[in-house]
Amino acid sequence: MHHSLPPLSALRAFEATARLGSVTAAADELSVTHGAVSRQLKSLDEHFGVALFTKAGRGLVLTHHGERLQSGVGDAFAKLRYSCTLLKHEVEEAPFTLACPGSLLARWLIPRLDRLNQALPELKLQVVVSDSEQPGTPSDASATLAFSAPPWPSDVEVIELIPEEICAVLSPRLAEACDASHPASLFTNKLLYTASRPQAWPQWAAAQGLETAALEKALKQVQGFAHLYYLMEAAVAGLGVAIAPRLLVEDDLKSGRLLAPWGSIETPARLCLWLPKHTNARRSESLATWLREELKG
Amino acid sequence: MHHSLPPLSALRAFEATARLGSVTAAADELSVTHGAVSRQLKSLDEHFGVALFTKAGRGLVLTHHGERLQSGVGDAFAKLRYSCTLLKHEVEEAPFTLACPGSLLARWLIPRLDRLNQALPELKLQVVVSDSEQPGTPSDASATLAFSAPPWPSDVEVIELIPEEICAVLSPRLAEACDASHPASLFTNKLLYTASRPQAWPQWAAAQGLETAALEKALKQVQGFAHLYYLMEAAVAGLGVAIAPRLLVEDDLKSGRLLAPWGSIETPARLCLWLPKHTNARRSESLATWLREELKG
DNA sequence: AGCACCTGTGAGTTTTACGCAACTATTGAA
DNA sequence: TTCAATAGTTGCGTAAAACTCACAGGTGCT
Repeated sequence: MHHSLPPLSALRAFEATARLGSVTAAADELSVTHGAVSRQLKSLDEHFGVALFTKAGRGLVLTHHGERLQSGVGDAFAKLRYSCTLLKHEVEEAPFTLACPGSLLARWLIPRLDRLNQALPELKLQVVVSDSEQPGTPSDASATLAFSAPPWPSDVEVIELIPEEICAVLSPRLAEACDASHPASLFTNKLLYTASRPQAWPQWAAAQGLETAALEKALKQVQGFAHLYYLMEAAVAGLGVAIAPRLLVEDDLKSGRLLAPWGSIETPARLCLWLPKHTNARRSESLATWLREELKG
Repeated sequence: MHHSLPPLSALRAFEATARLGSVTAAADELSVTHGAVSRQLKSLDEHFGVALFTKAGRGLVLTHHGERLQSGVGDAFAKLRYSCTLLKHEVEEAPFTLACPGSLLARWLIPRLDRLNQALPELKLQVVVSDSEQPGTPSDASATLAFSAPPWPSDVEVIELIPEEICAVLSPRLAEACDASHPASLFTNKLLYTASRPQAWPQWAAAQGLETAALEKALKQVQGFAHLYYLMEAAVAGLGVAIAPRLLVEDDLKSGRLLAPWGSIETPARLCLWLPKHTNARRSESLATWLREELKG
């Protein structure tokens, strides 16, 4: 089999010209000048060694050979167009499912979901709760939004959005009894934590320059929660002091339901968008762009 | 319908890679480097926004989307290849019929037909006699070889090969009675002519600087023939003096069967290859090249 | 570990296609 | 007949696409 196909761009020009019956019309469809199409047709004539079109008055008509060629090439291009548009639709019409831990979902994403859908309607976004806080497990989601610290596994692509900031938060009533200039004063309260973030309190204490001993003593009076979401609800309810990602308590701080008297500190973790291999890169990219923009404001 | 096809060269690279299961093999088939194919595949990934291939060990395998695309695109390219090779075969396998007046055919072309067929076997040459000496009538032949003088009609392409030379020829026996230095001496013989070339004798006489009166007198003793071929046979047989294209009597002059004591003169006519519109340009070109080469020697 | 084999990528180069504009040819109307 | 309008062709300079080369990185076999 000698697969010596003619130049494909010439074939495309031929197909369009034959179908539309005019060089100018074909050029219009292909978004080029009629001169460009004319050249392609000439090159095809030379390839086959025969004229495919012949002049008929002001326009062109197919020769015998041209008709024979068009009968097959027209079908082939129709199939090509069909297959490509089909795949494109499959890719673009499929809903984009974004997985997300419950806390992040409830406290940050859901309040912004309406605007996100309006900004990127072509995503047909669907959100699902990812049960584990760590997005390592490959799910059937198109992407996973979560906080996590490097290093990341190599079999997924990770788009970093912003550094994680954490802060110690508590209800205004509890805050009255504390001294904002002395971080250690919060140790008079019960320390709230979640199993998924055992390193949160030591991290915070170290960043504040507190002695390990003071922390260890305080850790005797703690309350654990299964999920970050419950932890924050508990903090709002005044059960104690919690360490929370600043992003998730931003709204509560603004409304005054929570206070963060000792500021916030950056951690090695990042808010990331995890992409399984072979996911739709363009849609993920547009989502990431929107998220970055949203996080900036 | 938005016909936004991806770049066709990228589709071709995809099709070949999917069919052969390897970038390197596809590159080999397409006569490019594997790097070139790799780029094309990447551009296609970006066009659709999804990966079409995924790495599997040392090679690649199609993703789900890739398979869907290949099922249609493979067929489309197969059809494209089929249609193009079909047309090419139609064009190249069809016998090339060369029309030619009987005299030229018998006295010049047929003796060279073997070598011509050996030199250009792909022409699958067939020769036919064109009944009229003038090739003006459009026949179903691929080309017509004949002597003719400009101007030529505009609806056919005419390739000029060599100027026509004519000479007065007669048998050696008749020549004895003539004086080579006095052209008028031939008028003692019977003048042979054909209806298709009524201007031959006046032309010759004028070129030799003979008086019109002498010619007119001689023209009273003439013998006509329907075809140039018979005319020349008659000259060989010693029936009289004939005007013949030098090309057609070359062999007879060499063998001594005919003499041309008064040399030859050029006429406005040319030996031409007439091509109807839309004939196979490449094959006609190769035939013309061979003819020119042959006429030179 | 070493080697053979396969694919991906950055840099520079060649090839191709294109736009522009001028030219030819045909048609239909003034 | 002349004139304007429509269509296709072509020379020339430029812009973009595709390619080669060389190297990097990964995989599987011995």
